[in-house]
Amino acid sequence: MALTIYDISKKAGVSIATVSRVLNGSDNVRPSTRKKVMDVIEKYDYTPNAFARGMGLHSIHTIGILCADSSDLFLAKAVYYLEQELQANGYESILCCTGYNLDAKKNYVNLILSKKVDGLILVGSNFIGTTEEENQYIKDGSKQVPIMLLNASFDYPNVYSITCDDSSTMFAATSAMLNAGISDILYLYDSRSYSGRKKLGGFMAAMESYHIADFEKLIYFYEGNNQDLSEVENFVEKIAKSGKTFHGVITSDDSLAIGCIKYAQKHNIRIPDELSVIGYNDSMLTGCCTPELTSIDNKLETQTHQLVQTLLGVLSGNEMPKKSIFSGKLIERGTTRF
Amino acid sequence: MALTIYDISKKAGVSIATVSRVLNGSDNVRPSTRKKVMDVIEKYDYTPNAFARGMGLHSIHTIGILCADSSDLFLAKAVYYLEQELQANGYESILCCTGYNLDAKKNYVNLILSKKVDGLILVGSNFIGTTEEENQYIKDGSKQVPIMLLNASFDYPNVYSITCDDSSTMFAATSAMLNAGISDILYLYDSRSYSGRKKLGGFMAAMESYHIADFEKLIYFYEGNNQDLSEVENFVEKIAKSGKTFHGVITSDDSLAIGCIKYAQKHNIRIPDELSVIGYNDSMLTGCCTPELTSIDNKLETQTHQLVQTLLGVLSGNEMPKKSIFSGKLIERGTTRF
DNA sequence: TTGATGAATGTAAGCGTTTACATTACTTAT
DNA sequence: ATAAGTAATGTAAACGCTTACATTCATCAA
Repeated sequence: MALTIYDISKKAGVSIATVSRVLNGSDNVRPSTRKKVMDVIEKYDYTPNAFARGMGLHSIHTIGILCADSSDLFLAKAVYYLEQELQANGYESILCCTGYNLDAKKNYVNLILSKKVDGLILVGSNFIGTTEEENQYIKDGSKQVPIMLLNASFDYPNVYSITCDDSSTMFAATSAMLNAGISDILYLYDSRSYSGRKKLGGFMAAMESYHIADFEKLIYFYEGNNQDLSEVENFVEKIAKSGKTFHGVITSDDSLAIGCIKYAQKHNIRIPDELSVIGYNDSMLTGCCTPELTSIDNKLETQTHQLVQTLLGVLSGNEMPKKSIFSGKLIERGTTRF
Repeated sequence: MALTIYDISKKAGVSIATVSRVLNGSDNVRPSTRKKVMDVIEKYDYTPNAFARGMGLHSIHTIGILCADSSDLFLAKAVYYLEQELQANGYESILCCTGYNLDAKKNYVNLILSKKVDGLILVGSNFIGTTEEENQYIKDGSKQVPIMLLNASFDYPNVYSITCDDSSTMFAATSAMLNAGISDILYLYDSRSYSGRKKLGGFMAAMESYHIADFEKLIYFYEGNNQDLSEVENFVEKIAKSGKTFHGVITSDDSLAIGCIKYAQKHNIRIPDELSVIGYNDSMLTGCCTPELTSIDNKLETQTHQLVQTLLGVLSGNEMPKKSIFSGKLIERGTTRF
């Protein structure tokens, strides 16, 4: 059996209250006593039981992170930044990978709340604002703890949203391509998420403002695995074979853009002379191909930083902005020439 | 204040023991009673407090996962598989990203053990078997719970290792390249981990068995960020500029291989005619470049599956293999022609 | 009808902390 | 030297569960 606070108190010749005070850094304890206790703690390598601690404290400086798929390049990075930032601020985090199934997600919310976390961060929550079910568990959850949305937005008490202005960034990127004289643009997206909708909206708005006819016919939803680049390539191949022609491609994620580049290279379509490509997320994939991929940096690190700061503010009882919106930026590389 | 088991028992007109039994699926409760209680639980959306639960139970079906950097392509995938597999078996997991700092890691081990996890999984633990400090915290930890090592190996009671035979796989891959008549091979590695040493060992053994002279001069340790492909490219460029020539490259990770390919493309070195490249991990990066990257599949999914099964076996009190070793496989693609 | 038996349910102790409140030990001013 | 005031420490209740053990209830054989 592991040591308890009683064992320590006995060995140190003080009461458990004193040990607890030492443990929690209370200032009302004489330096000599503190040392005496610390020595025993270190000697026996004692660690307080977290459950008992949680019972007493009602909170234990822990934030729950819910993430659909931590193996996705973008989400993995988001999770990593979040964990680092939370740790740096003295918070622990517990991560659950929910997958994309809605029921599973709901269960996870309950599960993680039963751990009495101080807050909940949702990363890559696809259906926010789309389905009533998803909205519902956010509403329910927010009654217990503040909920932080990364890359998503939802208007509700105790729910805070951190986003990039995907819409205008995508508008700008599309406009840049249009300005370069390319108007037959294939738009490929892989997610109907909040940010996915924003991106698509920005694209459409740009196309409309340039009075491009029938551009909707070149908008495609890719439902496959975006980590399987051959599958993406085949998807593009099929589009091309169906008779659609395009001299530009804009995608909601770098992986899709890479798939297009693979398609182009296979058919000796020169990039960017014959085909311009813009990805999204500015991931490490941008550096994988030749020429390197033009992409959109949505300031993930800045976003995660702001998210944690906002959360900490809320937990300290401060009034914090309900929405923080950052500006994305087109990073021009070799797959475009604007 | 959230509802407690008392509230539920009162509303259902039973004792807390009965509510607890319903909650824990005990069979000694009349179906009608069970339903009565369940109805109340659902009506009020009651979730038992996990801390209190943990106190009573002394274990709560949770496994701790320690991972250096969850944004690394390989580690992220490992973590994802592990979480999925654990979930499928009714275990929850808590993940901590430790970074590569040794002190931090040690703290995390304590922290996670204080949560009274049933087991500990170490992913990407670089220094196992190298530094006495790292060994020590594994030894200490293993006294409390079984420790599972993914892609690493350490001989100690209550420590279980799941690995791929990186050494012989690398031996085979190197031999394949040598057989193809390429003997000036650049070996690039980015980690001094257990598996990193194995890989290097396999490479060296193959070079020696083919009596290649001075091959050590083409072995390089890359200390930079392996997610920054330009940095890798520059690293290779420097090697080339220093006068070293090579017609083959073998790396410990796909990202390094991609960096080499970028270097080659920049200098119009034809792949695979003038330069053959083999990566490691068979990640999604293999599909990013043209031609696609030949790589080594180290059966990550199989490994994680075996790891979880072994862990569950141990927790059930069964005798389980202390080491499980799988065979890697060279996946030939366009960057080699053997 | 009664007693024995076993199933269903209840009671209360215990898990390892935190912390309000009570007590004791020290200072300092007189 | 003593009283008042403050700092340090101790005592014990509370946190919300699980579960051993006690009790009650239902069933069935005699």
